[in-house]
Amino acid sequence: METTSIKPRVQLDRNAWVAAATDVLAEDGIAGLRVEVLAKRLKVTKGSFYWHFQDRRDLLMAVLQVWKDGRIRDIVKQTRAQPGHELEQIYHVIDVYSTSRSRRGAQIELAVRDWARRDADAAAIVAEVDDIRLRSARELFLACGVPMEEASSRCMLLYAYVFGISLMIYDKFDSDVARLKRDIADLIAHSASMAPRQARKA
Amino acid sequence: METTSIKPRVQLDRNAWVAAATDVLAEDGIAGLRVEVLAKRLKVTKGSFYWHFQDRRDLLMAVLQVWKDGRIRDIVKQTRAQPGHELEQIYHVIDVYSTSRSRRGAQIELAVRDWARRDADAAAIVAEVDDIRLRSARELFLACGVPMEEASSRCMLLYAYVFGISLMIYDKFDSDVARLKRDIADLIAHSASMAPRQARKA
DNA sequence: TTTAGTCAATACTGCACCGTATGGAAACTA
DNA sequence: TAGTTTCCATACGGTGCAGTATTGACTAAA
Repeated sequence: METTSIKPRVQLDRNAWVAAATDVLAEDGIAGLRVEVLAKRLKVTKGSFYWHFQDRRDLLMAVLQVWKDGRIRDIVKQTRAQPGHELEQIYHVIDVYSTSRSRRGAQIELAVRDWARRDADAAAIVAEVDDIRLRSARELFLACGVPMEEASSRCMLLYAYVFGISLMIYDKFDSDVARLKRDIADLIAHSASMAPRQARKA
Repeated sequence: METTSIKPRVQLDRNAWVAAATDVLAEDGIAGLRVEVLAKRLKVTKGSFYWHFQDRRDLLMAVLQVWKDGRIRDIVKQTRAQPGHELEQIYHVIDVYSTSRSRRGAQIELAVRDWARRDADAAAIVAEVDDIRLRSARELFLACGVPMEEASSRCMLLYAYVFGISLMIYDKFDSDVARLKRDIADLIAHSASMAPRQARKA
């Protein structure tokens, strides 16, 4: 087995570019996502890029699409609960999306949302994802016996919180962040309208 | 009084540049804040800019400083309550910062926070502002009779919510956004530990 | 072995932007 | 009114990046 210096001839495809682009998006935001930068990272020149993509926007739309598909898959995975365990699942969702768990995921989320503030296509994708997310989470609350309007409020609060918390810098504020987050999860998830058998998570 | 075409010779100063820069920041984010773009907007050339500022970073730091001062002034204004009216004030804070009220303010807030994700100086400013904000809001909860730890949780939830909600696109989710936001404010502000005389806002 | 198809390198044009150098006009000052 | 200061215009060199055109290398099929 020859070790080094033999060119493996690893052909790049669209997916490889999109994956690398998502990395750059997470780190530097949409403004830092330039094709020459990307090419350098993949150790090719942009001659390759323009073989796979029409132009920069073509890549960006592909990134959006892949992000959207991934998010939707993740939503159905995270909000599918065993009957009777919906409240646990709500706590799980809060925990999973609550930043530190998946720093990279949160970074991408923020980058896409910042992008969506100035780009109609990105905004449309975010709107889709938000709608699916909110409805899925609401189903969990409804399954817990929470009435419709309260379920809407709580799941909106849930997602606004998880996104918002990843925007804040609160190191100096409270020493026991773990307790803080636990208590906040209770505020979001724990409803007075809830069926009594479904008390707080252990 | 001669009307047009007499050059008023309006001298620009640092403040004028910083103000215009803040506008651009709100609209296009930190990446769009270029000195030549700014100069065009002010109808001068960058020869002027480099008279008032060392370089681009000099401007950016000035923008940060002005933003920070403004935020701190706003915080003391919004969280100073008449004794006995602290709960009202909490609702007021939620309402004021809850996006649609001040679109421009929210845009700047998001732009600065996105900036802070990749710039240590911006992050330090945001950390300062967050700390002051959280402590001020906590004082309000404490004055309502909410115990310390719960007050911490609730004010953290409050700010995470107001920032997070401005990142979401939820048009399709609920038709009655006003009710939704009212209910969410209740979830954040309305505490079981609260003194009974301070019930929900009318 | 030729041929066609696939992917990347090279070499451009053109634009936007940063920062500098220098000159010039208006507004103070002596 | 001459000199000085303040503020801006012009012109320039340099970089980073989008996109195109062309060529080249490798691979697989005919």
